[in-house]
Amino acid sequence: MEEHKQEGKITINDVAKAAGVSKGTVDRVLHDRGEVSEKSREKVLRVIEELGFKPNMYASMLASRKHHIIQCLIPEFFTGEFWSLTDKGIAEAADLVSRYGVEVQPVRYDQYNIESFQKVCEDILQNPPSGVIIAPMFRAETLRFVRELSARGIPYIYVDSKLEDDDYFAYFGMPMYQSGYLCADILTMDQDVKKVYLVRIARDKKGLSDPTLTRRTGFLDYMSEHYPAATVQNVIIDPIDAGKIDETLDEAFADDHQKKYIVMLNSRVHLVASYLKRKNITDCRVVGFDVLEKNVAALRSGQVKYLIAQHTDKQTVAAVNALVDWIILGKTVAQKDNYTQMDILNNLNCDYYM
Amino acid sequence: MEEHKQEGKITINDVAKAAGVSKGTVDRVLHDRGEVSEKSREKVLRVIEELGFKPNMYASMLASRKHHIIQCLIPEFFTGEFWSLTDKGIAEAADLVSRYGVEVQPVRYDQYNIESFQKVCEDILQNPPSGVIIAPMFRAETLRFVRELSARGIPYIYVDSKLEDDDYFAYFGMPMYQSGYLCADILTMDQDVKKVYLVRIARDKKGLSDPTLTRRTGFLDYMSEHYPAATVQNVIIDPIDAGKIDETLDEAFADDHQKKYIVMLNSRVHLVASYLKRKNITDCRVVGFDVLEKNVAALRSGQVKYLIAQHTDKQTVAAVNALVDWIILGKTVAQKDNYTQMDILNNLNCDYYM
DNA sequence: TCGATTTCCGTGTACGGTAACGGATAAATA
DNA sequence: TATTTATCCGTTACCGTACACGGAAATCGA
Repeated sequence: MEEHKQEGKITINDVAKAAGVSKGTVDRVLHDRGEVSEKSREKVLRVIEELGFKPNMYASMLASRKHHIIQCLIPEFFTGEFWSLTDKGIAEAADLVSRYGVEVQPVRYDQYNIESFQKVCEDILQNPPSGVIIAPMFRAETLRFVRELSARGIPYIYVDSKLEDDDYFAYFGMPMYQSGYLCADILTMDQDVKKVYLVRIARDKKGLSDPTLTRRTGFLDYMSEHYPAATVQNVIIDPIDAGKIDETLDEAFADDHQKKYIVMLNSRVHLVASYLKRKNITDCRVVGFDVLEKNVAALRSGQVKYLIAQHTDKQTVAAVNALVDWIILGKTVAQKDNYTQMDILNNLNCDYYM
Repeated sequence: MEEHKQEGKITINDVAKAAGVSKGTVDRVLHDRGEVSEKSREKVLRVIEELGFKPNMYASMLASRKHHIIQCLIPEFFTGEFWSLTDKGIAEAADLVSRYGVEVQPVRYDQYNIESFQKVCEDILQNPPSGVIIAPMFRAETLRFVRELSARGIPYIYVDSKLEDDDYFAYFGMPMYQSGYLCADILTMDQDVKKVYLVRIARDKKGLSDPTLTRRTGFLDYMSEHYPAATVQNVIIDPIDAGKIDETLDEAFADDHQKKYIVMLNSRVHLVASYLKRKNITDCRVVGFDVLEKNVAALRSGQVKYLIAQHTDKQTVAAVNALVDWIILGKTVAQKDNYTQMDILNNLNCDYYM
């Protein structure tokens, strides 16, 4: 492996000499630490400009020996569930930026328990990190939390979905409306569709931020634009009870002997898939979201035809990088809202997705 | 922005103390510089493992004061063509790793002129970089070149496609066979397909590496497995002459009044698209590859239904990162062959692809 | 006017590595 | 046994920046 010597690099000493001051003074100017006469200051700044001095980041990081912590606020989860991919992203990001002396910590809370969320928020504010990444679940609480962060000048990034505040440093996530629209396109696929089943889960939503609502709008818009005659039948299932799912779906499909078009707009399409498997139903086209292990398994074994997915791991990595760029290099993110790509997966390309 | 002091970080001195040697010895072990007894070596390695020592790359870069150059060998191109995305990746990677004092340089050659390729290879060997990334076009020449690189211990990574040598450091690219297979699936999409048109371009292939051959195999395998009765009609067009394209395609489609299934297995599907637009033909389903500007335009305006794409920019970034990890941190790549995902694009999700 | 501040600035050391240098010890040779 | 040679390893001088410390000069107050 060949190496090239760093050619004539300007150091802080060169600047000091050229400006007729000591490196201490140059450093004070560089960091606006005061205690420098206006005259020296100007002289130093001029010399820096003339020589094109750029501080050596390695030396700087080494000498300052600070390290930064970025905390990622995501719900607890079991292996293979939706958030595991995000979690994988956190780990990956942690590994990547550890070289910069930046630590990335996951902070988990129970998404069904608002107190647990409040608790972790408090903890974070107790000993504030350099930046926060947050997947919002509880709207009001999250807004209160980020207001605190703003007040303390701590940048935060939304991932997965974002809330209606304006102080966030950036957002990385899927365009929800369009994902619903696309989903309808994939589901119907130019075919002669008379009826689609929109399977939803019963969920007591009190103050929960539910981005899939936007997605549903996109889906329904597509349907009414392209298939105005088709009916969209809502089917509400209870995710807890498999027996009840069978009952509900049996009833919904009772009179329908045609090819069935079934869609779920959240990550739980595997529930439908396992129903279909149990009942050995094959004449249907099922589309869902997100690459949970169970969903991918259903893709492979054929119950689910397509999954629309996003690389939540990559999103997280991007979010962390954006924060690091800002915190260490003072570089702002190119664009605040980053709508990441929607991936269309079937059994042929899902193996290459990871 | 808060800062945290680096808590108990393991340094080379800690390792030295724990292993009962001097940091000089630890450094020799770290860099395989020899002059260390097997006993000390093992001891040091064990301690490193136990303590989880990770060299501070800032200190390392500062002390070693060298800078590295990575050169990327890709064909010349016009804006919007296939290689522009790769080129974008090079720029992005260059920006990312500049923090490490690593420079990334594109090196371009004329893909229709073997001498120009030989010329840049010579130039590179004249003043060898720390690593090379190469998109192989001329098989024999490339093999000769990489053999030279191997001999000099310079790691090289293939992107886009790879050749049948074994010394490459890594490969980042699409699984070509599977991409053809997937393409057929997307093209036929469960429908009653009797005939597909496989449009190809006339190309004098002498020693050219043509990865789309593998893709074609995948495509044809899918067809014979799923649509054994369907015919695949090859249509050879001349990319230079639009008038001739019209003629050829007119003739090919002359007797066919059904919905037409058309596919191109390289990035030139926009040629077919513009023919269809000129002739105002709409009853067809066209699938192609790669996100050239023209292809995406055809996707938006409807002549092309699906594009199968890969993030060649991301591939390049990954390749550069892999080299940097190796060159600077001595970290080998997790897996040698990295088959990146195949993206399915239509007019609804293509906007979010960049 | 003279000590007390305040303002400004140079010096020195630490940061965690790298690598040249030369010394000590053991092995090989005469 | 004396001497060369090879092997192994500790010492030390950096790398470029950050920042504490203390001193000199300038300003101030009475």
